Amino acid sequence: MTDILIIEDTAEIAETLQDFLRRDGYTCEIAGNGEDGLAWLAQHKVRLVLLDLMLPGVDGFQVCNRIHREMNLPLIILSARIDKSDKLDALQLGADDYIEKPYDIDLLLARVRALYRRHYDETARGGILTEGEFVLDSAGRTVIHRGKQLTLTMKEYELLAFLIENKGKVIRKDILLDAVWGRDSFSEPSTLTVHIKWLRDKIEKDSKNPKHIVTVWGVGYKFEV
Amino acid sequence: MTDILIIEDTAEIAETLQDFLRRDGYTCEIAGNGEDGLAWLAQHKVRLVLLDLMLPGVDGFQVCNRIHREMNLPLIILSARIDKSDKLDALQLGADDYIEKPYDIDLLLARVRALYRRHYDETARGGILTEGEFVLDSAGRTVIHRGKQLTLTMKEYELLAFLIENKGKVIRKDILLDAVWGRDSFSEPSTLTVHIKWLRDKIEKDSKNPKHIVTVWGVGYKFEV
DNA sequence: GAAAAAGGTGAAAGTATTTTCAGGTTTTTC
DNA sequence: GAAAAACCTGAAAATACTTTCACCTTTTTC
Repeated sequence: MTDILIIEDTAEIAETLQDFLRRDGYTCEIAGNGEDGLAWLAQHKVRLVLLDLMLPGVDGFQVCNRIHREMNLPLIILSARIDKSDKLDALQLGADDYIEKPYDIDLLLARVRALYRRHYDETARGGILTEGEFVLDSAGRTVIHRGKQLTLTMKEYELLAFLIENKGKVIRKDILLDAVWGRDSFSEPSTLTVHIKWLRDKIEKDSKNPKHIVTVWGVGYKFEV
Repeated sequence: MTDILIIEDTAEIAETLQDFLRRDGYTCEIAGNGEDGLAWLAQHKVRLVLLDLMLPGVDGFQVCNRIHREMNLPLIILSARIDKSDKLDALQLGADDYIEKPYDIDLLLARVRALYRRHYDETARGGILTEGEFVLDSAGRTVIHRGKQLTLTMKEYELLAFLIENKGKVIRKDILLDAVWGRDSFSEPSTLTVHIKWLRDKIEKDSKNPKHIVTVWGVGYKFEV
């Protein structure tokens, strides 16, 4: 059983990725092209795939589609292509997430953790994410906190969900903006600050002394149970 | 392999349920109490559980919790209890949905289909639901239709998702109101009509002649691919 | 085929959400 | 411990979403 298979032709990039993923606690294998990747998948159990779309040989989209149809694995696409329709194609062919190159390694790690958790964490299923005193229900954009139901707005919900999916890890502010507002939004950093405030007002007992959404000076925020 | 296990002490109710579920194409077993239910689950493969909270013997919440923790099965709670905190408890203990008695059988069938599909349909995973030319991404409340990305509002998204999860079946208007707006909202029927219109304006090529969201006179609407 | 019922449309009013900004506070740096 | 940087707060403006309503069109009923 390998946690993550990286399908990427540039050895240097693949090895850097492998290095960071291992430091984050995942076991990791590399396949240098689509054929090797599919071959490895046919013979070994793997839990999540990182796939570079621009591969020599077999078309990346085809690999994506086969991984989805034949193994139904959580799959993140990495790609330098700027064409926006590629993202849509990738999602349609079975990818769960799409990260544009050049990507920030912290962003990638945060996304991997979020996707991994959504699939394998026993506390997360059917759109319901449980963490400590929190139960997030994505269907109704509600949070149950200590038996009390709160209604969050869309942005608040996504912010909280992303922080919880990366609980215990500090998430940089630009990565949060990226994850919740999208890479090409031009939101002010203050927008994030304000939403963090709304969230704290809703979920912290004493929002002046937050226990869950903790500020990490100069970096970003961290969720603690 | 049984599709659905009904854990319900009133034989009459259980049999009626079984009857309707079978007509809807699911194989179905009945357990008359929590112990029997857990025993059956320990020995047979089951894909979804319908559980009455008010059982003789073992507490319904405990059964709920064990089914979640030990088998991690999709689980719908049926209950006559009106206490709102019960719903929250049930979700926290691992239920995926909660239906209040007295329930409408069509509502129940629609919810079962939606939950079943979310878990087992190969075209639905990781918050991404694929159906024909449609790719719904619940994370961003977006729909990709013929390669074009549309942004839906929350109500539009939920309406479309529920219709697609029940594709091919006519869904009554009151059940749609129930599913999207909640049982105890007092929305006018016209609210639904208007949202159907917004949706059609977004996803239909010719919204005067809808091909996907079809009106079924006197009943409700049906999604067709 | 007229009347009744059901559904569709467009606009307006009411809410809610999101963003921005100015000024305040806390933390870090030197 | 003063200055700078980072962060927080509250209010206002802008935007988006939801609901309702009056009137119109289509379908069904008799």
